[in-house]
Amino acid sequence: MTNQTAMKLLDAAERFTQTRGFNAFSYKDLEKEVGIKTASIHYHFPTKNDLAFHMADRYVHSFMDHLEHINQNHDSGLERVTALAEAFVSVAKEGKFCLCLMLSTDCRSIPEKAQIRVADFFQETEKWLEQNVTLAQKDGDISPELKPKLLAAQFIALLEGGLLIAQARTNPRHLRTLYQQTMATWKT
Amino acid sequence: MTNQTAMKLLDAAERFTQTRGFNAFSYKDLEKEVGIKTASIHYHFPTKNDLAFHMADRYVHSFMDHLEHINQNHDSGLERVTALAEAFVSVAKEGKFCLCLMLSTDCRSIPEKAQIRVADFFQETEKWLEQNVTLAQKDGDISPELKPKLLAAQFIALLEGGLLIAQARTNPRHLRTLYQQTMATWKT
DNA sequence: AACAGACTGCCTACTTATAGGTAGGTATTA
DNA sequence: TAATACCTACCTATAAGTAGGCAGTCTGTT
Repeated sequence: MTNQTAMKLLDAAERFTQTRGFNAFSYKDLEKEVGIKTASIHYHFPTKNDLAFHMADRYVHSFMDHLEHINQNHDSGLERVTALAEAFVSVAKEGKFCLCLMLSTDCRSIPEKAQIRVADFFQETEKWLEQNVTLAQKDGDISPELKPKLLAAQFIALLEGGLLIAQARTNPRHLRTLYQQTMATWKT
Repeated sequence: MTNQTAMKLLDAAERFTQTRGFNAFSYKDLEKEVGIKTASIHYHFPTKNDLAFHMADRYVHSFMDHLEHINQNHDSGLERVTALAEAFVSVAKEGKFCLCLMLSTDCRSIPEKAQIRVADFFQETEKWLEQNVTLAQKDGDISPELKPKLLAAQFIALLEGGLLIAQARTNPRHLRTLYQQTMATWKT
């Protein structure tokens, strides 16, 4: 999956899914967007299930890469967690949802292989958060009394839930306020 | 909207939306479920947009009634908040999502009237939470140092996000663990 | 009390648009 | 010369929605 056209198709599919949902766009929509006929799209992704899997797979991988990238560009745990939260804020500002949020709600209509990737996403992100909360505690940026595992589980739920509510209210700023005020309570 | 058949249709539509999403069921599905022909369904709800609005409207009203019911059956703020959280756990156990969670993600394909109801849902629930957090602080069940408004915004995001993640992991127990551990940190 | 007509709630039959997907052909490139 | 990446043309299923009919019920008038 390094093909030029296939990538454009995944880009478009991803954007449609993040704005409308997986069941709310068709191959015809991709045709208009990418500029190749629906029959040609089937050449790259024989079924929509194939598309769902490759889209989920690519998204989760690139998200994991992004987490790695954050680690390389920030040394402090608190900065890293903030960078993740800001990634969610960016998504909100673009009028999008997290892809895995969308695929979770569509779990009855996507293949199991894709569902597993979505589950991976939450597990890996939570693990990453836990590690960086622990690091921030070593730095003295987060109270040592708070449990890293719980904080991680709370924060990913806060980000996903906050993103959802921000979009429902068409107020992307809500998410930033929410996460910043939340992180402020973590300090010693 | 007190009609017998219309109520059955809304029940079915609600269940489909909470499990699959609004774009993932058709009037044909309702026909199989309720036992009247699709043409007859159009008699009750001329368009699917009408169905979306009445479904959202009824759900939000009955949810508000449920919050009122909780207030009447529990005197303590902490018990009331717990009762709300348990309502979300029930939804998770049934393999469902919150209807407003689903309609938020489908916001591009539902009428504006329905979107407004969804936004109302989050605002009203947050307001109710804030009131009961304040009450719980008066009872000495929640630390007076925590800000009720922030706690309310955090908790509704936690419930929605936690519900989503619990379903993505097909582990409904995750939500209860999460909210219980979170509430445990509120104590004085 | 009896009847006309309107209303309710359902039906069969249909339309138009779109969905996902297939068959088979063609130009370009390796 | 075979694989790649696209095309036209087509298929079948299903989507939302409409037209018009019909049995049963409710209601106002004589």
